[in-house]
This record gives sequence, C-alpha cells and structure tokens, in this order.
Amino acid sequence: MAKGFSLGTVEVASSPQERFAEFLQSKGKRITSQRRILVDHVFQRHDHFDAEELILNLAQQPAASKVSRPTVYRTLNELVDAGLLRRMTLNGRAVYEHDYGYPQHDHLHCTMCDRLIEFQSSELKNLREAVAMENDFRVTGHRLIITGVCGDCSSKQHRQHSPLDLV
Amino acid sequence: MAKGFSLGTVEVASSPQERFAEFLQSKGKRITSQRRILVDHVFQRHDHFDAEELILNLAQQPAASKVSRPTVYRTLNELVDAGLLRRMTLNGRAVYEHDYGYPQHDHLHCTMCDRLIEFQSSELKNLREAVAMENDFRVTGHRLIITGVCGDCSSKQHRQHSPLDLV
DNA sequence: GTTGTTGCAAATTTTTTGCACCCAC
DNA sequence: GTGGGTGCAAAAAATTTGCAACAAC
Repeated sequence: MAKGFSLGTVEVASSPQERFAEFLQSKGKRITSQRRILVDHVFQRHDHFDAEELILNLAQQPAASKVSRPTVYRTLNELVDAGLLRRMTLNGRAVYEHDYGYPQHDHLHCTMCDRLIEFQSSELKNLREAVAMENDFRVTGHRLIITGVCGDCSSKQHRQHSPLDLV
Repeated sequence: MAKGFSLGTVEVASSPQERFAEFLQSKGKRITSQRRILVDHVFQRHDHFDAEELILNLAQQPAASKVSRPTVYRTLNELVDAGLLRRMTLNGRAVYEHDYGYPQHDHLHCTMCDRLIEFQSSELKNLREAVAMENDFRVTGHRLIITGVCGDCSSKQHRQHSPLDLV
C-alpha cells in the first residue's frame, strides 16, 4: 500500500505530489526537482492550460523553478499517464485540466472566445454504458464537447475575447 | 457513384458537388477542377480519413487528378466550413468524415486499433439542449467520443491493427 | 481583364528525440 | 555507482503562408 512514515502511520496518497510520486515509483521513475516544480505549478490553480502557457508561466518565475521545454512536454505526458491530468485537443493544440480529485465532467466550448465551461451529467454515464454494451466495447473513458457560443459572446457579438481566454 | 445519401426512404436534394458549388458561389469563390476532384474523392467512399491519406490516395490516381498538398488542406477547411465534412482530432491529427446527407452520430474509439465505430443516440440531443439551457449557451454542435477497446481487440489482446484501420 | 486559385517552397506551430552531462536512488 | 533524467539543439509531424504563374468568371 502506501509507504509508512517514521511514526508508522499509513498514508493515503492525497496530494497530487504524493500521487505522482507513487506513480513514478511504480514505474521505476525518479522524483526530480523539475517534476515537483511542474506538479506544483499545474495544481496551484484549477484552470485549463496548454503547454505553451505553462512554459511561459514558468519563465516568469525565479530561475530556480525553470524547466526546459522538452521536460515540460515529457512531464505533461507522464501526468496524463498517471491520471492526474486529462488532455483534450482544442484547435490542434493540446489543452490540459486536472483529472485527479476532481469530479468527472464535460465541456461547453465557445468557438468565439475559446472558453471552456464545465458541466456534469449523470445521464451520460448510463448512455455510455448502454452504447458500449450494444457494440461489444470495453469503455475506459469518454469526451463530450458541446460547441457553440457562450452567453457573453452572444451579447457582445462584435467583440471577441482573445484566444485561450480560459475559465 | 451514389449522388445523394439515402436517409431511410428520403433522398437529399443535391449532391455534395452541387452543395459545395453553392457554398463557393455564396462566398465569391470559384469552382476549380481541383476542388471538384477533391469533392469527388472525398464523397466516393464513406469512411474516416485524414489529410495524408487523401493526398496519398490522390497520388495513386492518374496525373490529371493530382492536387497539391496545400490545396488539399485548403479545400478540406472549406469543406468543413461548407458543412460537408466534419473534423475531429484523433491523436493530434485531424480526421474527417462526411457531414452532409449523413445522419448525426457519435463514435466509439478503440485505442488499440484506432478504429472508429459509429453510433446514434437520441438522448444525447436532449442532454445537449438541457445543458445549453442551463448555461446560457447557444449550441451549434457537439462531439462525443467514447474511448476504450473494441471487441476484436479485446479477444486478440496481443495483435494490434495498423493505425487508422478505418471503418 | 480582373480577381480568386494553384503549386512550389519555405515558414510556422506543436511536439518529440538524440545525446552528453547530471543527479536521485 | 548506476541507470534514469535533463537540457540543448535539432528533428519530426502537421498545417499554413508568400508569391509568381495561372485559370475562372
């Protein structure tokens, strides 16, 4: 199970850091400062982001917390594998959001301002299973994106938000 | 070959060619041989494809029906704008399918063989409207992809189909 | 004859990889 | 100490764009 601390208490992995550490160890991978920095940054705020935003964000931090572009990409993939992040593709580029300790949900995507609005639907899960059953399919997940125009953009039809103006 | 797609008993009014011509004219664009060639190719068979497949496919045709790579990309975008094709993103690359004269549907995506299985669900439309209403959102469309492993791949766990082995 | 279109090559954008050095274990 | 990790530069993959020749209207 979880590794005990010196007091002998059994810890359940609760923070993203712990959870990621567990994943890495299970894969024989190492816990490096870069990986810690990235997990910190990614889970400090709950919003949608892409690799470029994360890199830019890190560039504005003290030199100590800089991580190279390839490592950012490598680590994002690991975080997806670990089940901590979920990846979706918006306009060709990958967009990430928290997947761990965050309820299952889907998205409304405004094509004017690129904003993502989250919503939950219990019916969808039933639908998913029903369809899978009919098609002899073993489900591991799903992605539903409803596209359209959000209320804000509907009113001020002329003005547009900047791309990737996220939730 | 088939000029319209038959929806049960009702045939749609115009062919993709006609429909595209209409779109082009409404935009002040021109009907060129390349565009005709592409529409022909794309609507000759009903399956999922990506830009590279289409280009390869064309390369094996008589010289007369060759179209350059940029033009293929440009025209695919126009066909999406015209509502003739639907675009979705599979593993970073764009995948297209017919959208005109073809019933609304969604997909099961097998992550082992990359096959896309189509299905229809009427409940989804209700769900879509309900969610949109709640969020003050004007819906133009949606995309649902249920990921998992298809029956074929579940049985022969070891063997894998080649990527983009399509429906 | 105008104005949009094509093809070519090259640029852009996003993401991945090879490799020498480095560090967590 | 050793094997995995990092950063750098460079490659790769997918798509877009500038521009001169060209064709549709």
